[in-house]
Amino acid sequence: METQDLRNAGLKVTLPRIKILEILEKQQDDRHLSAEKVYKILLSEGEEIGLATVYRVLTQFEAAGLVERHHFEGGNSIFELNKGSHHDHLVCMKCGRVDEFTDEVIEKRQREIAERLGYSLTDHSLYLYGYCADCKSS
Amino acid sequence: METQDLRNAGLKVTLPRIKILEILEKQQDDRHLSAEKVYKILLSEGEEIGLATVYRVLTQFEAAGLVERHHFEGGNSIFELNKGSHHDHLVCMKCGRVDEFTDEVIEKRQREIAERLGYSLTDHSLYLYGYCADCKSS
DNA sequence: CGTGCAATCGGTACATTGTATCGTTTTTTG
DNA sequence: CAAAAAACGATACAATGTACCGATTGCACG
Repeated sequence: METQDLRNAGLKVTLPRIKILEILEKQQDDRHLSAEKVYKILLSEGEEIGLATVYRVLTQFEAAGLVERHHFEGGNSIFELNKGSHHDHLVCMKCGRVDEFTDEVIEKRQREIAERLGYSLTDHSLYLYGYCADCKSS
Repeated sequence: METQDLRNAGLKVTLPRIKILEILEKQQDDRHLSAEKVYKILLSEGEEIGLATVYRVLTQFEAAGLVERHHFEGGNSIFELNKGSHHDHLVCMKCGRVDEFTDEVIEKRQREIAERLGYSLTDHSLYLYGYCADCKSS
């Protein structure tokens, strides 16, 4: 139940938050949505929710750890429901498809590099850009 | 000589392009500049060059392969004179300091992952975010 | 060296993405 | 169920970058 998810995250239960969380959970094929996209889906479902609220709610979700915010090429932010496990992204430059992967070797090297240069690591982003199997051939 | 660099890149030699290239080459400590920053340096040197021109020239430089454009967290673009060799970035979230590194192990894993998922890789970006040695303690 | 044309420039209006404000509405709490 | 606190929606605003346009400049050619 979304209601409980929201309470657990320390957020009050309101209609916009429930609706937005539902939309994020409903995505099967591509779980990576822009705020604008979420807003359009809300409109298409007949919900009267402002764009400002979408941004606010997504930012709150991010702070609460429910979603992750990514900065793909092109500048605009993309939100993704947090599945718990960390992962990085492979993005197809042609069709926009996004695949996910994790690699413990890379994770480990990153930590070592940060330590060697005296940094305490808080976050990282790794994006691989290319052409997916389908787009490669065509 | 900057003049020759511009010609080699297939660009006409104009005062703004020479000045901007000079500024990029002059950076010793932090070679990562925003368009806004370049513009401010130009102003401080008494040059009458418009912000629009700075953006245009930097975009042309990117297309010509003279500079690389990065999208750090926060959304705005950062430009860096291309040294030829590939490298990734460590960014301090507090003071904005940027360190560079390369790691062949990570590079290799990336290629393997892309291949395993059927992608042909064209590009990648790896950013580590954290607090540098100076900001960590304070 | 002029000179003419194409490329480029500078200023500014505009586009896009996201944030702050504020009066109104909804949720929670007692 | 009522009052207080939080959240909402609309919109104005901020930040970053792009498009347009008349004025200027670089460069090829004589």
